[in-house]
Amino acid sequence: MGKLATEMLKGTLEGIVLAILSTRPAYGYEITAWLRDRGFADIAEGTIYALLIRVERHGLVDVEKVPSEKGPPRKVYRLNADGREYLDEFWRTWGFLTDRLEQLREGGR
Amino acid sequence: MGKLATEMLKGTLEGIVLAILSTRPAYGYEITAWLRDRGFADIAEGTIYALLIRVERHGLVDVEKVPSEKGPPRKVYRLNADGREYLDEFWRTWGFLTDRLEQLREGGR
DNA sequence: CCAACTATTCAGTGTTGCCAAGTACCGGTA
DNA sequence: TACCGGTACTTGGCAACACTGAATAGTTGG
Repeated sequence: MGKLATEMLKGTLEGIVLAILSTRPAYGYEITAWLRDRGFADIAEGTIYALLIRVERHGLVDVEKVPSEKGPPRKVYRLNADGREYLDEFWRTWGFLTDRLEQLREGGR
Repeated sequence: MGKLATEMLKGTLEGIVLAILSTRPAYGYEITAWLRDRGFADIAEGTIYALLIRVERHGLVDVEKVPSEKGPPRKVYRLNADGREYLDEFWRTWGFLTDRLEQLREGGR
């Protein structure tokens, strides 16, 4: 989607990934593929891995190394209590932002 | 709103300001005040000015220096044709993002 | 004259996502 | 066996953006 989307993703991509993890545990390669399927065609692989390491460092997820049948071991991430709290906060902030922008968008016509 | 909002604003703040400018010309100080009124309480002054200089450099706005009755001259920004096009693109990207997040939000309950 | 408000600029910082390359493990095929 | 493609993760360097804090400057009122 281009450079515009890149900047817009900053801050939201983290929420997106945490939201995915809130429905089920997952690992990096899986998440990347999932996102590509849903239209986030050009999200760089490295981005997701870096993001996962970051949220782990922030203590929002727990990690478990699981052997794979078809490659190196997977790092499976699971949202923990702190992560859920953070995700709630994310949705609140997101809601605030969408409200403002919705008003602006309507005002603009 | 804290650090979360700061990151989420990246990329969208530009759209917000351009959306404001699409309804009428305005200058930095005015825009900052307007945003503060609408709940963007802690947007730094310097941020808006830097953003305005950026969009000017990108050729999305035209500028006119207008004397003020109560202070130094104002730099009044006006959205031009390229700016409108860019704003359209912004709304498309924003729409895409809100759609995905809405789905995720619903899926998360 | 100085304090307060109006109005803009600028240098330095941290966070984020992107890019590109590299490592490593596995199965199938020539 | 040797190689290739798919799986899976890591890393270093880069650019863009918003924030911080301080500086500059014009105007009005006490």
